[in-house]
Amino acid sequence: MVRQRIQIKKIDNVTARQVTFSKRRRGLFKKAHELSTLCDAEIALIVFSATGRLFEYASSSTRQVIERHNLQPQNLVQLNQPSLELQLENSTRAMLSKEAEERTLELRQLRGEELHELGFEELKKLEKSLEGGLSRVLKTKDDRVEKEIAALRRKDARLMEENAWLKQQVQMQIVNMGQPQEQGQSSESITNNGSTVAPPQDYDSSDTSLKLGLPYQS
Amino acid sequence: MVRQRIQIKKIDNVTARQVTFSKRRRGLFKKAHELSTLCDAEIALIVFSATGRLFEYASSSTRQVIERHNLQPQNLVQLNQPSLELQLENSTRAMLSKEAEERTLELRQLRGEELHELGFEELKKLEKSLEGGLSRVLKTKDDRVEKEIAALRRKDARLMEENAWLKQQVQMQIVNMGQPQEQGQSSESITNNGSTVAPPQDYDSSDTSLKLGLPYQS
DNA sequence: TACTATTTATAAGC
DNA sequence: CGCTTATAAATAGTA
Repeated sequence: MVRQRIQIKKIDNVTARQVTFSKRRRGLFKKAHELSTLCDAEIALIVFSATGRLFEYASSSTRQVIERHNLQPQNLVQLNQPSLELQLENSTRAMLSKEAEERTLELRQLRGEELHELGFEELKKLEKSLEGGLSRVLKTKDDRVEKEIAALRRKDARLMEENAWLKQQVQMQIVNMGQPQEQGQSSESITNNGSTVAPPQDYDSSDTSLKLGLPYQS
Repeated sequence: MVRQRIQIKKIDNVTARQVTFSKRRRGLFKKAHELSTLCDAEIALIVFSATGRLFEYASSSTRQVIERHNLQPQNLVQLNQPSLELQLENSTRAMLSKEAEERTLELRQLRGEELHELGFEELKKLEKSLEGGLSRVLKTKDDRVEKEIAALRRKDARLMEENAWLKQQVQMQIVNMGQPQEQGQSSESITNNGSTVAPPQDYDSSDTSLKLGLPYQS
């Protein structure tokens, strides 16, 4: 539903954006398919997510539709004499280089390095972006720390319990030693003695080792 | 649909088919545009009607999206293995595209968007980088503000000075008016009168107008 | 084209 | 991811 009308502008919240992307992408593909079926149209739909993942739909095949698209007069690549592929390669490479350059500049600006040509409004935007990124990074870091601490606390509690139990066992052992062992009972089986304490759980069945920043933890 | 549900199969009636094609095509393009805007996706949509007419939508440009589509590993045109140059081009392109991808990820992480696979140490590094960038951006912004304020103050001071001088002139004029002008002295030359105050400088020889973020100030 | 009666799509919440 | 629900948007049939 739409519990509420939304504005058609970039969704800020990352999670919400991904969810919306999935839903609307499916809806869009469905509509494309319906149009091609109902009206006998040939359709290709190419979608790159913000993360760079490719999704595509084609009534026949994407390649085929692209070929047909290339045949259109206005798209007729006026490439003839010089190796057609080479020209394509060149333009592709140029595009990639340009993209890479733009991203490099963006990165440098986010690092505060290439600010001289920015206007005040752009600086404010940069600042906001950095603050947003920083707060999300901090939150992620904090979440991770809290999770690890909680895990350590749990392990700690279990160890203390085990410890207490072991102490008790040792106590009992000492008491037993006071009188001679009558049946050559092995020390291993002593934990099955008349103790009223339950045996310890398997402490290491869940992995509670410190995961913080150890690059290749299991 | 609507007055009645319809089946998703080719519409027999030609007129109805054309009408539906128009309506649904518009709807589809709108949805494609919304998806690209909302979710920051790059989209190309190519539609050939049953009559062979081409309709297309692209968030950037169809050509660009097709190029990007061609870059996808699975679509890497395995055009003839010959041509040594082409192979070189391919590897170059692969490198460039890998670089671009890495930078994209870096950018997204700086925006706090793709943090899940980062370790604690990497998060700390990111945080530091963001703090550094933020502080530099803030400093740049502050510097600019201070500079502008200083410029305004200077201009302000000069204006006050001019103001005072003008007031003085007016005073003198009033005084002069008290007695008849003896030599038909023009009002223009009055500033060369016996005043002890220096004439004002040309205030606008240096541009001290507010530059802060006003996109198109004169 | 314009108008609705309906069907679909989907935002928000779990 | 998938389900639910209430509401916005798309649209089939009609004029």
